[in-house]
Amino acid sequence: MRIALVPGRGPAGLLARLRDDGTPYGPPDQVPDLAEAVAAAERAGDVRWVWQSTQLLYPALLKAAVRVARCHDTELAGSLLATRDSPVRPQSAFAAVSPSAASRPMELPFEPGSDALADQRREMAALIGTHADQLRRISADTDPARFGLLVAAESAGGLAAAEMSAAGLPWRADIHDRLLTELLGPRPPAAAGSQLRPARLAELAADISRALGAVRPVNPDSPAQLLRALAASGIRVRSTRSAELRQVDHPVISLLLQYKELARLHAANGWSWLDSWVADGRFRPEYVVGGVVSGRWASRGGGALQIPKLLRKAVVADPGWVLVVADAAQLEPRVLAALAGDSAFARAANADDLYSAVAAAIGADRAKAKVALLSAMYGGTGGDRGQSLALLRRRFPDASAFVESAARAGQEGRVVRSVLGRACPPPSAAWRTLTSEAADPEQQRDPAAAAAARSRGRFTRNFVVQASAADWALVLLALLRIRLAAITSAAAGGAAALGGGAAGRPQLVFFQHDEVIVHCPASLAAEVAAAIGMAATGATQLVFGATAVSFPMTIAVVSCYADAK
DNA sequence: CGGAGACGCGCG
DNA sequence: AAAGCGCGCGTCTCCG
Repeated sequence: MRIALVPGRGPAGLLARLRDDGTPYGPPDQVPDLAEAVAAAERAGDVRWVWQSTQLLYPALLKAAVRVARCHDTELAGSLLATRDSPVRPQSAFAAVSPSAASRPMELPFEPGSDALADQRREMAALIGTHADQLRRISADTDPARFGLLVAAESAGGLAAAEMSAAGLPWRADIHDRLLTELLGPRPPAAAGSQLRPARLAELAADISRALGAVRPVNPDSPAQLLRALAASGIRVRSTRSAELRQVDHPVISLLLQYKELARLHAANGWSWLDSWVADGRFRPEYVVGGVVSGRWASRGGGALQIPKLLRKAVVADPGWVLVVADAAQLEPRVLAALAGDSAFARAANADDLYSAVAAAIGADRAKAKVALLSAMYGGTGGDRGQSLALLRRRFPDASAFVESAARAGQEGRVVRSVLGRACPPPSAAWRTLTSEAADPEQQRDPAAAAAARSRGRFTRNFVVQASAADWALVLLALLRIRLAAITSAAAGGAAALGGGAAGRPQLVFFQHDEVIVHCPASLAAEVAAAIGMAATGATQLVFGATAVSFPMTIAVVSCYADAK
């Protein structure tokens, strides 16, 4: 059963029950308390809520302790459809499919004097129209079942993201502060201004200036200044990147590398980060579902997906609780094996360590095999990896052909799609102009055009793998959410006994591309770990069908995130 | 003064 | 050890 939902003023709102094709059974019902009505419908049975934006609507429901099982988010679905249907080559014989009027975002014209209820009714009509149109466009896909799964999983991801933001990642500010103090020195007084360097950084900066024999203090935070000072000491580097500095033999280098590492910690995850992002023992980032073109999530504020490994020491479960940390081992090469249906590669992928198996197959050491494999997926060239790449091509012809074909499509300006049908963006007008000139024999050697074509080839080559891995991880997350909710109800008696509504409930608290963290009472850890395993199996089945490739999860039950690995 | 872009580096 | 792909974000620097 689908129910369309439009919020009103205050707690009220409109609900409209929909048929399977998205048409309403009748005029919408006005309900005085939306959260209550949603909770009642969830209790009564299987509902898929149809609404414009989980990100806007769901946090208020969560605040009222109302969770929903499923939804169709028309913004997320619309964005998937818009990319799929974007015209690729207007000059081609194929007519570009343009999104129909009904699928445009709902922006209602301002009408002076219109009352709130009339606005809501218009909004409901637009929502119902958009949704029905999206259902039609999904069913018109070349693979409606898979694309429909993607839309459902994306919507489920929206729910999971809101729930994770609400729950928050357990974060011990005291541990974080102690780490900072150990590494940087005491926190500089706020009154002195935020420009003041912590003691350890100030020492290092002074040591650096001295080691460079500089007359005036060198600011290591300024690449231009540092580059000049290095040149004055006879150190010739093109940039001040750590990687490049490491090649240089000079006493200043180790000081600079230490400075950079600590300065980065201070700037990105120092005391001001702690003040801004951690409250009540929780780090609550905002996830942006589908924020990356490949379908990976992005985050807004707090750099949630770039937390340095060092700070995992501050992520500690509540007393009596544990963190179940799970990550998909070597996900992307396994995804490639499944995508390409490469039986030799699938055999390698069934080993515990895929890279060792690949190394054995091509007669190289593990490190070389890993580099060659990453190069094949990322489009790396040059260096001494040509030989290993050639061996890969011979041993795993189907997997090689798969990524090569994706790269060719990209270079030719075509669009590629993930296993569930997420489309990559079409080339920009500027790219088409540039590369079509290159097709002209006169201009064929235009290096900029050739570089642009190769660059897009690398992008699409990687897209098919990264986006399909994101599909798999998203489906896993969607399945895990549902399974965790079942554990919740089973444990509800115990939770009620403790007198807390959510007291004993396992909570998804982190998701980072191929890794999830569940925070749960220690007694439920085994059940949660089993749920993760089943979600992974289910995701493999739904996304890849009957594949020979296995997708093992590494699962650790720990009280501190730093102990998982 | 704020915006834009380069740089650099954290994560997968 | 780094590179080939994808991001967010802080600092510096230039520009209007």
